[in-house]
Amino acid sequence: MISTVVLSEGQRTKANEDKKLETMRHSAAHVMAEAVQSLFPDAKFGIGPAIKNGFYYDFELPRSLTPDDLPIIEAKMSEIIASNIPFNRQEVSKGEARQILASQPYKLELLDEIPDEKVSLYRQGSFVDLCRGPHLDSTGGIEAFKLVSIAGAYWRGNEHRPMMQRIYGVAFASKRALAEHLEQIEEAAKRDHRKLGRELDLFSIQEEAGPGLVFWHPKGAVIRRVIEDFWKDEHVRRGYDIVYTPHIARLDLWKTSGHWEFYREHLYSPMEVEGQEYMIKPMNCLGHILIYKTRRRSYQELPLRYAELGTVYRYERSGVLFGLARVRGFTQDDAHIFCSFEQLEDEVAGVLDLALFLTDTFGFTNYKVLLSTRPEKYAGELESWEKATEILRQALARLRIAYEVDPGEGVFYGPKIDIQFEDALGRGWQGPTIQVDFNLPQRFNVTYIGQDGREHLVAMVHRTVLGSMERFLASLLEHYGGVFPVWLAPIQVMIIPVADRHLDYAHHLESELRSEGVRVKVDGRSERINLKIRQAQLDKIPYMLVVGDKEVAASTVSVRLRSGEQATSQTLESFREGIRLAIASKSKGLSL
RNA sequence: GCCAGCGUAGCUCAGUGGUAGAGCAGCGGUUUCGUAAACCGCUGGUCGUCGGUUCGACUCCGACCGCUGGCUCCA
Repeated sequence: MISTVVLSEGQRTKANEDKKLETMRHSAAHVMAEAVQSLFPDAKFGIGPAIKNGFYYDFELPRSLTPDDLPIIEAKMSEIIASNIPFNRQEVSKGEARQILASQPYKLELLDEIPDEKVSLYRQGSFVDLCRGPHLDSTGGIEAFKLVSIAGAYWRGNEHRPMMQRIYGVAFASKRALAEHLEQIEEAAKRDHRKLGRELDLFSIQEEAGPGLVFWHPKGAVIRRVIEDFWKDEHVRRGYDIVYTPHIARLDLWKTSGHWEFYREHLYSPMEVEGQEYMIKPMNCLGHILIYKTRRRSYQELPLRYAELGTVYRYERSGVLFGLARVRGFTQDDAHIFCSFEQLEDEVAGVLDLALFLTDTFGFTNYKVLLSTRPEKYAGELESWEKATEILRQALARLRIAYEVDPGEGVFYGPKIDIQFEDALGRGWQGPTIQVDFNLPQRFNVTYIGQDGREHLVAMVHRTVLGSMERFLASLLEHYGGVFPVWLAPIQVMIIPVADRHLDYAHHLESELRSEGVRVKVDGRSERINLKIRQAQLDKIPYMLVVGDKEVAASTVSVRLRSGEQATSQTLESFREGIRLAIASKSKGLSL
């Protein structure tokens, strides 16, 4: 989409600064390359672009780098920066460039792919690079940088090409900005869902059981149950039917669907049952199709929306597993909508509305909406692809949702809309997804009888509005840093008796609140209240009720909020009503 | 799967070619206490697994398993 954008003065300045920063980061990559070249004269160079917050450069070196190499390279870079060497641009013919870069096979490969006859080289000191530029005037312009990590990276992102060594660095316009960035990273690490999951006793993944398989502990399970209950209610309200389908089914089903053919590498091996091959499901769609197909469907029944919290198992390569965000067994908040082509736009809009409603209710604010279009390998007619993609666009436009187009990233069976959440470190994880499917209705002959009395293929939409329970919990945890709003908190109230003689009263309060559906516990240990309060704080429990002689005498509770806010004295009735409201309204605050 | 790093008590971490330590947690006791850590004591580890080198390995080497950071992948 091309549009003319008029920038304000402020935006222009900002854009200008971003550009400068990017140039500086790119120049830092060249300086790093020079430093590496001085340490490894035989180094072969790949590419070295500026990226978010910094830069990287890919090298082929005679030995593996270790973290100990980074300070050495940094020191060399600092020397180069201190000597303030100019960056010289030089335009040459491709032939000349070939001679100059004769010892650099990767550069020659890049050179071959440049259509122009003239190319530009950049030189600083002893280092020459094929590069479009621009660069700083000289190396002294690099203000603040730090090399942060080493990683393997396939040449040109292709796993069949050699693996190079990539060094990542960060660079900023000032030492202060760099320090702030590094501090931010440290802060983000504290919100890591893997760390919080252990500290708050929400879940575990155990080597004994196998990687990528999640154990939901009682407290994590509470959060999940609350989410699931809310999810079910909201779906029923919006005209979905909740269904359940088996976890294994005959392999033939997945042969018919095409998964066996197209999705093999993610499937677990079939198992044999009485001479028949069965497979554990990687997806829920077939179950829903089978329910749909148990009888003839009339156009009058459509749309049919089958929803299921369906647990699926997919083989993921060991290197890609990541906490709860990328696992081998997970529960999708799945649904499949069977409708006519005419109903498609309304249905997609309905799903978008639901997805954004949930996203908003859970408090997410930073997410990205992506429209993925037709990939190179695709099923179905070109024309239906275009129509469907247009329908997705229309639905997005109708709800005034800003989105980016991700060209060619659609699924082989249809275009899709994805919503991506960011984790604490800014990595994007796909949550909700809405996918139009041209493939399965054909393969399974999923039809309805139209008004014209004829059989028509249904339009099918696969969709999740949270993604999976596992990944969604990960996102929630990082979003809230473990400090869940009251309605989601595993324990909502901790009652803290001052001394043993207040235990009876504490248990009385407990049963009063519990009968109201509040998740409440009494910390009845013979410990000081300082300790109990500290532990309740660390557990991020929203409300602490301290009860001692005064409270027993007056039939009140002393309410302390986890925010550390001053304790207030309230009657039980008033506290109970307050927390009831906070829970029912899914309030993000703690006020009573 | 690939590249690199890491793996010591439930958690956070120290440690050395001569046979393992702290804090927290846990357990026992004392304390009955007013809004973020009372006190005393005790328990706890085949140092990820399996092999090798060595008189001797937690330490050195190799393989495997797992985790972490990336790459690839993610319908």
